[in-house]
Amino acid sequence: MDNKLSKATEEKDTKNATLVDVAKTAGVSVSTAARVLRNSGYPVDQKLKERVNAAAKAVGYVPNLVARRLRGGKQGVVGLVIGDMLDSHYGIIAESVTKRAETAHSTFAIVCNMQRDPLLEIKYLRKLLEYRVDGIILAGGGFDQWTHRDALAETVDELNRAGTIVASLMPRNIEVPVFSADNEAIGITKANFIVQNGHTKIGILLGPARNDMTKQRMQAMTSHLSGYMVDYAIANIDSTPEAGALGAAEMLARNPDFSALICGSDAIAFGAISYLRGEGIDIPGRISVMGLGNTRLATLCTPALTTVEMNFDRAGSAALDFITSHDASAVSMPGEVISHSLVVRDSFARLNGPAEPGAEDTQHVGVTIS
Amino acid sequence: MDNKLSKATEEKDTKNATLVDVAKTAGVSVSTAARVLRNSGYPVDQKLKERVNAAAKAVGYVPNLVARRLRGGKQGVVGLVIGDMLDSHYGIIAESVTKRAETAHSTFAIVCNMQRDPLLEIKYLRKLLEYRVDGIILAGGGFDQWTHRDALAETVDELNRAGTIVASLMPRNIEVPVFSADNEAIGITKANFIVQNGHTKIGILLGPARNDMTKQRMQAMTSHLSGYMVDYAIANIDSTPEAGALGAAEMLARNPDFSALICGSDAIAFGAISYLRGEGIDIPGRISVMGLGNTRLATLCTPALTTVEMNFDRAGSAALDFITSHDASAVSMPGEVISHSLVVRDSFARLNGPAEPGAEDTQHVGVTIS
DNA sequence: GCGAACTGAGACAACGTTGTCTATGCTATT
DNA sequence: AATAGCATAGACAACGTTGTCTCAGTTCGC
Repeated sequence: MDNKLSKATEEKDTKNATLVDVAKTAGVSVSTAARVLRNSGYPVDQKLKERVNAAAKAVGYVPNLVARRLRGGKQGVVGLVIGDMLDSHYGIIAESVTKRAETAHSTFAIVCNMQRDPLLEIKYLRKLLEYRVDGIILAGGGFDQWTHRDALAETVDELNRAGTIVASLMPRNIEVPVFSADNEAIGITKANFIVQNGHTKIGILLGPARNDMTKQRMQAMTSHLSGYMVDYAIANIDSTPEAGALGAAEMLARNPDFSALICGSDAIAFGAISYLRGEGIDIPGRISVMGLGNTRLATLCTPALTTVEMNFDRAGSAALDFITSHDASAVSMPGEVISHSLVVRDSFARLNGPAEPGAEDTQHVGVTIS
Repeated sequence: MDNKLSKATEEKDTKNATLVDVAKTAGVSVSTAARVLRNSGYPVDQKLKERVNAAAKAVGYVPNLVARRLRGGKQGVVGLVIGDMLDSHYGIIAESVTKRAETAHSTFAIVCNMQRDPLLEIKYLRKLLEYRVDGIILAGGGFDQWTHRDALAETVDELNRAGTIVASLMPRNIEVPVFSADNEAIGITKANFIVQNGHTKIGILLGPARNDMTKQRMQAMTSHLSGYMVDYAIANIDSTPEAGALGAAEMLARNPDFSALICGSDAIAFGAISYLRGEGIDIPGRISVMGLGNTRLATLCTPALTTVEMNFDRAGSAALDFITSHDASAVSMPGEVISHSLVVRDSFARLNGPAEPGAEDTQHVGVTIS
């Protein structure tokens, strides 16, 4: 008895007040307190309402979302798992999705950084499952490893069985709705732009070959280019500015006469431009450079990068729509293709053509494709 | 009755199996099933153990951790609220803390992006409170507004009362343990470095004046500089590369003869260097530039930025230590001063001095101060 | 051979919230 | 004036899990 009492008072100090405390303080039943505080349509006497509100404030009541969740219902929280927080590619995804979630879906997005580790991605997913968030947006594509594919598939399956909606912003090797740009179309967009600007000898610096998206873009681009008289050399490197610089150096050493460098990410392009300018090479006068992603780096770069906007805000919004609109018993849905667009800036020039009069200086003049 | 039954079967389809289902299938009590599946030290007959495990697999049992959480205990999850996901200053904090949390504290950090909005910061804090995370690390300093200070203080108070430990990586206007570098010491470090390198005419581009940390650094630096014969001009601008470029332009127009530009962030420094180099100005030959934060931008910059490392990984680690070690009944604790260091790279030169033979090319040669 | 100690399984309450059911007091209608 | 109907508050079960309590069956020691 004594034990129980002391425990009770002890808890009063640390744990926060519950509905029971509020009800007791206000002198009403728990149900009434709940009805007032939940603000449901249920009619409650104005006087009691005030008493309950006052009591809630007095005892410092904070609703326990976990308990609420136990009974079911949406909580207005989605989890977002991104590949690498410092990679601007994922950074812009995190920024787009968190902003969209809050402004357009009155939802809170919590971001998990899987740190390029597929195993950690799964661990985070399990934690999110534990917390019973409404839904999860996967944005960790690019670091898939076959050793963890089954574990990931199983985890996503568990999530679905538990009623957590999962969507992905990138194609993965698992069954999940994908809201992503069409990577093959992007490859073709890039190829067309190269050809239209008269480049016939190009270097291609792509991200790691293990990345499915990279593969899709590359295959589409090269097969499209092969229809024209275009020579190209391809290298797969890490998607970082540092690797981009090294890659550009090697590319230059082996193929000294290419006039355009097509990069698999803005990060690679940034590093490449840094290196090339350091070597005194005029960009885009001597070599035109193109990135991918329209990240922060694209405008930080000098000259500003011509790149591809992948509209992650739209993709994120579509994924959020999917998550909030579908119930646990959602029919499996293939996802949605998000349109992309070419953002033309100063790093890419028409080969041997006359300088365009009044070249676009605007930063977001984009040609929407598909 | 009919209703209830149909509801039950309906739920069977979507919701996942519970312990009750497992127990029923295995023909044991719920307690026994729980004991087997929880793997607690409690002795259970081997035969029953196998039966329960088989049943769990058969019905596809996934533990509902929300229910588990309802009973209390630490969950191994901390929330991190950062100011702006796209600002490299906060990006490096998010990266440092999430990595530290996982590797050194076996804890998961979930990141919330307050999007420069103090009101949103509070909303996120409330969501984290409702989710009952173990602790929260505030890293949204820099966007404080007096209109929301009381609301923030009240929210933090509620958090504490609910047993959620709160720590901050930046000084705020509220009562909370702070794990941060000593901003006055940083100001002095910068001032000393300027003087030691013989610069006597400098420009200073700082972030917004509303930021307390900025103010502290500025006051310490200028009061220290005033002990020497140093002329300086100060401007407060946004902490972005774009503002840095504009700021540098204006600074150059008004004080054409300064030899060093001290910036309040790497972002400002990056933008300033971009602009100055675009104007054909040699960095650091004509103007030396210094940043703050040692973010990704510092090494992306050409030339690489001399900057101040603020050791957010150590600060984050200390904050995580604080959160995990203290219980809800934690004594209020002042926090901890995290040491900073100067990272010398190529963007800052000795004025009128001979070119140092074999200037440091290494990226992380730092002089630890304090 | 009988009681004590022990082993292992089931019953049950509790976590905090919410929806449903019931009970009560009041108004309105015939 | 009496009852039907309505408005509103309280009681209670349920969500799924876990710790504690109880109890039955067994073994061991004296």
